[in-house]
Amino acid sequence: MTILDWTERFHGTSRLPKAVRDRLRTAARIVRCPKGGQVFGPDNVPDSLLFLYDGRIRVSQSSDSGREIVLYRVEAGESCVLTTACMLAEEAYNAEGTAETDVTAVTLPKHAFDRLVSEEDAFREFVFEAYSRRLIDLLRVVDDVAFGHLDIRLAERLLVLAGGREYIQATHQQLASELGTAREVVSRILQDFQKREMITQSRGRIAITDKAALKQLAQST
Amino acid sequence: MTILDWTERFHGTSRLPKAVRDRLRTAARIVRCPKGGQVFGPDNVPDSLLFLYDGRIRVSQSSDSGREIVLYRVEAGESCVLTTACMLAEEAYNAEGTAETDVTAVTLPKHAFDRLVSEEDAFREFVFEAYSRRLIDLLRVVDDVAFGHLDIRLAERLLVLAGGREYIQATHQQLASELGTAREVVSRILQDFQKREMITQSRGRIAITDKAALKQLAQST
DNA sequence: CCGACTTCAGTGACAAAGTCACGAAACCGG
DNA sequence: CCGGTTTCGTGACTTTGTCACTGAAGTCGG
Repeated sequence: MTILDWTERFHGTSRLPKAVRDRLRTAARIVRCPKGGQVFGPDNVPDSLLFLYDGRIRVSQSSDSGREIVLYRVEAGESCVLTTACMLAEEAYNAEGTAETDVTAVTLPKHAFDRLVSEEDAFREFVFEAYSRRLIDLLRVVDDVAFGHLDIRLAERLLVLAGGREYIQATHQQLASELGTAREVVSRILQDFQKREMITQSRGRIAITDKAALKQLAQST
Repeated sequence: MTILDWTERFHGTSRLPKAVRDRLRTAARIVRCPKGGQVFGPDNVPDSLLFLYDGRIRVSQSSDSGREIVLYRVEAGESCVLTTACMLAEEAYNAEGTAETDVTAVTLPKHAFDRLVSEEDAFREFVFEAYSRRLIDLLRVVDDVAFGHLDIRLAERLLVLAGGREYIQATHQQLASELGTAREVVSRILQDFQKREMITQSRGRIAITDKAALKQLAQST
């Protein structure tokens, strides 16, 4: 599969027109990152824009005390604007991107990015929409952390992580890192869920036995 | 003072070049908002970009349960990109902007904004930098709320709000809204500060008596 | 100045969440 | 099967959030 094919398919998913595709084809470079690898982070500051072609990146922020919280996820066809932000701001930040699957991305040098933004309306729309979505995502995180109740947030997250399936492969620590809380707290709440027969637990795995009840809990404002 | 003067001075503060200034002069419109008014909010969704010429806007988010948290402040010469984000995303959001002083702003219709972004490098830089700064601001808020300790955050905020002065004109409720917590919690912590002789309190007013101690507390990671 | 009214702050009891220290159980490689 | 590692459970304690109520400090009309 050539770079051309990649950018073709990438543009297919993000619905960018041919003109943009042509520009990207000449300027873009392909980078890969194995599952579990750090795509970007405090040590690993990127100098290019990042467009995700395949895979999923988890963007999280960690505290000095070792706790962690997931900010959002970047899916295939999306751009990771946080890298841009940090690039431009040149400020210290402690957010990092982790490859949740094997990841293939298209990187675009700043000058090429500038040209595309100025010359291609569709690309510009795409970029601004990406920024907007992330801002909204972060607003949601702030709202959850500042005002949300943990049992509800955990129920929500279990349902999201399960997707269609009826189980989740994750440790209590991983769930705590999703929500920005401590493992013990997750353990307590999960035990409560178990007592109420909404889930059953085994090591590193949670089975949802009463999805309806979980949903009801998750939606109880 | 004419629109031209306003845009002149606005561009002066934000260091935009003449070409941008000319464009703005033709497309921009001046809006005002009295102190305490809502510049934007769930009910009051703007359809234009907002550039703050004079005054200060407090952007905060409120919960269903009546609590509130300040996300950041927009100072003169800055742009409020959150309005843009919400405009583009067309999603429900519960952030609102309140005029902390009498406010004068320049609004720019979307089409004019698009042209400027595509044709003027300096303006594009300005806009992207604004987005980046807000993203970073929100990262900081998330970090504080998720991992920070309230006494430290309150000490920080007291120092910031005091600026150079040795007192702060604010109720406990207002301070609680700054930090996204409850009034009672602020009252408790302030009483502690008072016992430790870092502040003295009177109704709606807090005097800092030991700035050094407050600073030390604020910096104790 | 007085009394009614509003706003602001203090308090105690309790619930929810975070921290710490420790131990038990499940898994893994040899 | 054994020793080491990871994951989970638990109790004690601290911090933070919630609720209901009290009193104190300002405001305003008369």
